Amino acid sequence: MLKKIYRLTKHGSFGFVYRKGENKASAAFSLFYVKSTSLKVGFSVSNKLGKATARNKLKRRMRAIVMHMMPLSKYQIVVVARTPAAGLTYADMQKDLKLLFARAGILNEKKEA
RNA sequence: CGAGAUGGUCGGGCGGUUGCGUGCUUUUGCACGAGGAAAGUCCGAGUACCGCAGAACAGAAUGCCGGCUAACUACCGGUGGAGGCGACUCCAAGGAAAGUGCAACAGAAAUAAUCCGCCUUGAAAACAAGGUAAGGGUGGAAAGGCGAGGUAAGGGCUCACCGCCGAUGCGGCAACGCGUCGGGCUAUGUAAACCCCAUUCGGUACAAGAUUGCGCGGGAAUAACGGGUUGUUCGCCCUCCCGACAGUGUCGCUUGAACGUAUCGGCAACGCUACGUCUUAGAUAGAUAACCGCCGAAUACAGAACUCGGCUUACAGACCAUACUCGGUAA
RNA sequence: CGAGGUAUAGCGCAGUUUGGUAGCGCGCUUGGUUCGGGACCAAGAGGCCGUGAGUUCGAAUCUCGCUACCUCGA
Repeated sequence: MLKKIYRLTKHGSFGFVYRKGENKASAAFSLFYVKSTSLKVGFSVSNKLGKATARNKLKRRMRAIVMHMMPLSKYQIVVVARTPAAGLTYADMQKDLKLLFARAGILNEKKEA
């Protein structure tokens, strides 16, 4: 689980990333990211994906996956779950998200480090 | 043995590695960390702020009786009605002689009556006048029901039983029940149609609201002194007061009409007393995850957001209780 | 967290106030008209009125509970 300091918390920050950030997407997730002085990750799961229990589970898994990829470049990142994400297994989600982060170039520092 | 009825409980447990939130230590570490519905937001309160001399109208809600409760439309017990062979279950259950509205189609007629029929009279028949609601037919509903007497034919016209209305006796706190006497009986249904009667209700909801600092807006003071900014001047900031609440931080935020056990009172809901429990979730883009082992049927519905009391809805599977009910078989 | 609205034929909507027959436009099918098509004319099909109960003789309509979608306030 990500510590609090690595999380994106303010509503305005989400808006900032949506407006200014670049955008990559797969079938299950969308990724918004913008370069920053510190690493902040936020997660967004819409009401349409299910009831509270399902949404919470999805968020927990997303956080766990990002935590395991942890040494990342300094970006402000928002991960948005799309409708097909509700049906994925943990392993599928992990594969999908890794690919997405690699395409965005955020994983690079891990290879150097 | 099978089929039921009612009430209730659980709804995972143990362990390992890597992680998250809160509290305590402030390095390590230790403790605790979603539900029976946390849900829907349908009722009732606490609490906060606003409003308010007092009262009434309007509007809304409730509606057999008694109890219980902080309060309630909840809950408990009873009465009456409906359903079931039964255990038992269900019921928004006041008033239709205060008034208004509505009752399609069918039917002669729908709150008002003679279409057919029956009977009498005129003149046997056709036909006409009159009597008649027992029979036919329509309808959810047709002027109390049913049987007997009576009658020209009929009709509470008269009588028995049942129902209704009024009076009254007994039992019950009461709803109501069981009787007695009288009236022959005049007015169908609908109030989850308007309405009448009785009772209750000020509004907004913790994103309420409180508050320190920062920030914001306005003003004061100084053109005096000091400090900062630039080499200097001007300007700006540092000072003080007031305001507004949109941002941020803190509080509100978890010990409460609390829960558990036992005695006593009560048919029960519930209450009294005693003992015990409490860091035992208090987050704020919002904490329970990932991987695995064992037990194993562990698979459902589902995630706290100020807090309680209820209601409603969703739900795999497992289990318990009863001098419970019905049927079958055996003794 | 709180407040409201909508659901009727393939599509868009009436009807709900005041309960008894479910209708309009477009589309669809068949026939006519035309040399043929369109337009036009005539006829027809297509609805358990979102869902489950209740009140009533009778419910799309009244009452209550669910479901889905939409809007608004903070």
